[in-house]
Amino acid sequence: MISPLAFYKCLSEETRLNSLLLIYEQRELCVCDLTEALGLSQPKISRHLAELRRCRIVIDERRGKWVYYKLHPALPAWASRVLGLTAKAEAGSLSAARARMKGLARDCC
Amino acid sequence: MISPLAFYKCLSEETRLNSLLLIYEQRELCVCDLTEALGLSQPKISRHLAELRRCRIVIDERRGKWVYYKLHPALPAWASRVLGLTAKAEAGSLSAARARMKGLARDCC
DNA sequence: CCCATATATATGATTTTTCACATATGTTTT
DNA sequence: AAAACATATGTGAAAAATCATATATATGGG
Repeated sequence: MISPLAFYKCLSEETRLNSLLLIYEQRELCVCDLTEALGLSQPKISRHLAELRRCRIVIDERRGKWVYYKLHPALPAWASRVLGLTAKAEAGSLSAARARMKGLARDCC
Repeated sequence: MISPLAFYKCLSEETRLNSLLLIYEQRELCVCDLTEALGLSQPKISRHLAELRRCRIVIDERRGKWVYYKLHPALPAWASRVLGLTAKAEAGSLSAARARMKGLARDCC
């Protein structure tokens, strides 16, 4: 079970925070979705997702070529609520990222 | 107005997180309350409170010898709710600190 | 079916940046 | 002068960025 301190350490980095909020909003996303949406390099996204995995905030699941990330099923309720509040507070700032995702081709990348 | 990222950076350090949760619970505390409660040096507490001040999460108010800290009156609602959720999740871990404060002499330090 | 190649993702290794700490010293109030 | 608090400085360690490379899966040609 993740501690508040460890949870906030994960949220205290821009790439991780934005990735996590997008995953929260969209239920699940693959790495290439996030690189497109945030305009960042693949290794950078991948590294930060690994950190979120290590802290058991997200889980990954390979389906074909792609690896999908979603919130960890055992994420404590308080943590989910924090994400919900934050997503609402950030709704505006993430709209550009969401828009870039809408434009993705059918087959992801 | 503080951004979620800046807010979580402040919460991502143990001394700041614990200080802030105690201030949230007790409405207001002076520096010596916190050094007693958390068992940390005065400069260490003071430095982290300065950071919380800089981010407009708390305000300070001098009353005689003591400087009291409380939540910033303009702290966004989402941030207050995050603190509330966290205080509840951490209720157990902070009981020792609370106990040390109960034992304080009348005149604070 | 097998091999070569392309795509998606992960990770090693290195450099750079950030951040917290301790000690010492400065400031304000009584 | 003493008490309560703030800050400056140097230092060390953790964390992030980056490039290169490794792995896993899919697919097309023979």
